[in-house]
Amino acid sequence: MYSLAEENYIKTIFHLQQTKSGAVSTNAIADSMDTKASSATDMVQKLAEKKVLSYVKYKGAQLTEKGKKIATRIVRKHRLWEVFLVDKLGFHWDEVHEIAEQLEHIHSKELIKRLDTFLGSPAFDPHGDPIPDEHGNFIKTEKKLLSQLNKSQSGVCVGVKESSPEYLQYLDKKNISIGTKINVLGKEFFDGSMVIQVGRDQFFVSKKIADNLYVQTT
Amino acid sequence: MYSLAEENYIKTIFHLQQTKSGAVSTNAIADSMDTKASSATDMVQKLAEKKVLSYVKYKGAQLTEKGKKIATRIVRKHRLWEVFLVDKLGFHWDEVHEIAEQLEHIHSKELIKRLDTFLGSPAFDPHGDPIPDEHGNFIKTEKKLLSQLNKSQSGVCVGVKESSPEYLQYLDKKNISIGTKINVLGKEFFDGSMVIQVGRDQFFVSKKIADNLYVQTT
DNA sequence: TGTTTTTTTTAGCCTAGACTAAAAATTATT
DNA sequence: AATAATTTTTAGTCTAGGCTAAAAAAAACA
Repeated sequence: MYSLAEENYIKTIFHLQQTKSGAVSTNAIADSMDTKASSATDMVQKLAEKKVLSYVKYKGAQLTEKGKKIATRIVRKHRLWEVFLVDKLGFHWDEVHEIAEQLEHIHSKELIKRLDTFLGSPAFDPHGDPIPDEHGNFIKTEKKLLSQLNKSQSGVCVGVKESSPEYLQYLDKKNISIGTKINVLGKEFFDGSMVIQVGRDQFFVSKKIADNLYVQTT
Repeated sequence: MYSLAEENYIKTIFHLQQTKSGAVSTNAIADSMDTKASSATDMVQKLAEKKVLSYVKYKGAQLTEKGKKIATRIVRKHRLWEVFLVDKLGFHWDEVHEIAEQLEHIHSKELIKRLDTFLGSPAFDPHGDPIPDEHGNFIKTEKKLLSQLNKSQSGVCVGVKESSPEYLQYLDKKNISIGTKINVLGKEFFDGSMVIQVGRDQFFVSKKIADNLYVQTT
């Protein structure tokens, strides 16, 4: 059994090594956990002893298979709880992250099994992220960032990269959610901004907006 | 916001002062929490500073109004989650206590509000214990212990005092659950044992069994 | 009432995790 | 290649919550 702190480190390292390849630095860990590098070093050393990750001084950490398994189990719980909060309790997709951060640490294999069944074994969470199955297998989706599309291409929103309330609320205001079709009407190469069409509305989006929305092109 | 340890102490003290009147001793707290009296003393002193309880050296602790409010909020959460686990996830009533012990510490007012609505604002948990409303008000039921009944009296099972899996499984085997009618056919005054009727079955129960079952007499 | 037993508290120590400041290693820059 | 800048680790502290053993108070008993 792993402590709350340990689980949070494992999860963070897992997410960091999804985006960047190679070992993740103690500084990167500390940054994304709002703590100090020295604390991250301590914990990484402890987790290395427990064979959850491999660690080379000054070179960073990398989860072992064991570590990845632990991480995906936490991710699975997090995302299943998010589905519960949205589908069953009627929360909005921008409200569920913090609560799921707490719920993901509840320890009970049976609970998750039953929750999964209760929810109809969903494959994606409310933000479009895939939910690992009980063996830790993800469905990998072919998704691009909206910013990677060009003029007169189109795609369907399948998820968000950034899931801060501010960003999700912006998307809501523009009536963009999972499944929404988006047409790129124009793209400015100077700053990466775009003019897009959503339903009957046409509007301008900055590169920052377009950089955080995943779309599936057909 | 209170830590996990603090919440557990508050809850325990609350339950202890439900049964015994007056201040609860640090030893009693330590016993029912599987810890040492010295640890209980430390925590009680800390909670006294936070005005959660009043504490007189060598005399024991008593929750303040503030403390009781915190406690009933935790009890409310515990019992609502138990209803969720049984009614929605199909757990058996003897399996839910440990999981609810974890879930009761999730912090989110909105979550509990929505969970309550989702469950249809239940008044009792699966063990027959009343669920406090959002203001901390309990429905008080007129319940007796089965052991307090006499020969040829009868009652309806409304809850259990002890909720260990062993005890609950015993009740299951005998087909006793919330709502089951029980007739006392005989009572032995020497050892408090009884012969009772449940449905078409008649059998012997020890005092220990009868001491842990709440019944409502009509 | 004085003495013994039991209960409760205090004092001092331990571990997990966090922090600061200093030291060491690595990377970047002339 | 030598030095400067940055990153990372180490050493030493701190707090929350535990613990043990000893001291102190309360309760029980003679």
